Amino acid sequence: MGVDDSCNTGLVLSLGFSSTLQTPSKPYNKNPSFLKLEPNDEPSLTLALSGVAGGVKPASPLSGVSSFSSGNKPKRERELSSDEDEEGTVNGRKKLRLSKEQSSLLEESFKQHSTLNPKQKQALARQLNLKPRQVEVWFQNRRARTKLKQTEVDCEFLKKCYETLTDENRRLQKEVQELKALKLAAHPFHMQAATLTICPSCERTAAAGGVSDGDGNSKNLFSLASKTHHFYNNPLTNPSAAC
DNA sequence: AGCGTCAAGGCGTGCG
DNA sequence: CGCACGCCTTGACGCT
Repeated sequence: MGVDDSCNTGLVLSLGFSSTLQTPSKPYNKNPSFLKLEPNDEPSLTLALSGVAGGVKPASPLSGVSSFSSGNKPKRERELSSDEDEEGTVNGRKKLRLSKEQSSLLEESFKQHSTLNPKQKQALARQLNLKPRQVEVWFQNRRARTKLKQTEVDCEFLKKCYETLTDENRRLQKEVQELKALKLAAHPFHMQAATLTICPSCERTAAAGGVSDGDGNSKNLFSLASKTHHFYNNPLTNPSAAC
């Protein structure tokens, strides 16, 4: 889905990602849709509490499961986000691990809207028994992950475009050579003055240097050249159309 | 030990 | 000016 979508966006190869990768510089309520959730864009519900086999923590699901501070929990489950409070945490930066339930709820919420307004944040924090700041951070990191993923998809897409264009270029070079040979065969004596150029706008072969002054032979040549370039109108082979 | 993941810190920026 | 955000980085942790 991702790649196809990119194709349909009309992303222009030479101009970077502007059409697909909108840089999310606006606040949440301005462009809520820049981050598309890919179907396979799994949140990485890490096995939560590692100390426990299987990572499943019994007891209260959302009530501070992973994080928070009970004395006998593994040290990584201690809370102390940012602030001072907590007892045991020596200044150290904790490592809060969100529980499966917390993660999945956050994920659900993220699917509905990738950004939060203050009220939503508060509500979610209450619901998850987390600090609003933690919810905010989670969303920020989640957006970053999504963007990274999208960047990777776009990168793959551009690689394919590059390969297509490279092939196309090779083909065209070859064709130019053939046309030159053809022209040489038709006008062996004028070859020094004759040069084939390709009009960048119409992509057709034209003569430069005054080879032919309008006689029939040269016209035949040009029509032949034009014929050989019909693929430019073919959406399947036109690189820009493919991209 | 090295690496990947992820929550959180810090900083710059745009906007009302 | 404060707020929310994005981006980059840091540090804790798990895995191999």
